Amino acid sequence: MYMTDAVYPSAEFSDDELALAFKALSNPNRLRIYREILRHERHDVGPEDDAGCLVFDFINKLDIGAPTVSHHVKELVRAGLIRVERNGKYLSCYLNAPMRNAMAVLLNNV
Amino acid sequence: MYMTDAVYPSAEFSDDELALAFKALSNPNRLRIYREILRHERHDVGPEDDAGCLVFDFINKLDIGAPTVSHHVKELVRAGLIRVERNGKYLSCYLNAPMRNAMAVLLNNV
DNA sequence: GCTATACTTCGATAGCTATCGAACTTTGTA
DNA sequence: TACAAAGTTCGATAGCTATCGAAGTATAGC
Repeated sequence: MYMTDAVYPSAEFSDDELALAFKALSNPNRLRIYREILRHERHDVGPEDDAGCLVFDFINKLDIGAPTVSHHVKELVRAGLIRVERNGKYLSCYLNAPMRNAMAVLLNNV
Repeated sequence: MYMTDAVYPSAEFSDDELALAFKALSNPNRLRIYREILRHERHDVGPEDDAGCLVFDFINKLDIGAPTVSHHVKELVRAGLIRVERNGKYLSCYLNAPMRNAMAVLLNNV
């Protein structure tokens, strides 16, 4: 479908890569982190005043320790679901759209 | 705390239930089985002549043994992703739409 | 009833993973 | 410089899981 190609840039991922992405969402705490990043992306804040979605907040709001949060964030990065950027003292998380699109396409159709 | 409670839309399934569904797709062979069931559903065959998507085919086409396929199908059922129905000698797999929708909504937005 | 087919169950195992506390590094600030 | 805050790395562990072969069950057809 031509519309699908327009909306979803043709990012091809293998079964193994997609399975890795789904695996990254298979832990409830990691899923919460990812949803929060998604939610943050939607309420698109201007790039100037947007500090991104902070690892700091995950550490303080989830009922797990900092080492575990650090591990989860790295897993999300490794799976290609998000990317991470240092802003001074804090670490910001940003959505990696192609992988999100690939998963959505898989579930929605195509 | 916003990250641990169900403040999100699509409250149809909990974080734990959704994480379980994603976990079910975290194995490449299980992902292949699910994609095949999705694909079968799309080419909507008439309910009369449709035998469904057969476990038999998974056993023959994937490079894993019958016990492992059986295990994978059960995991997909347990995760609420598919349901299963016996048709004489064969076992047919059918998509469970609500869970597919919940995952799609999570990824697409809303 | 007998046989073949289509799974399923069992028991085992190698490998992975979520989590922790302790110790470390990096950055901002006084 | 010194201190605190933010995050990482390390080492350990309990628990899970993908896979197998062997044996068991259910169904169809003869």
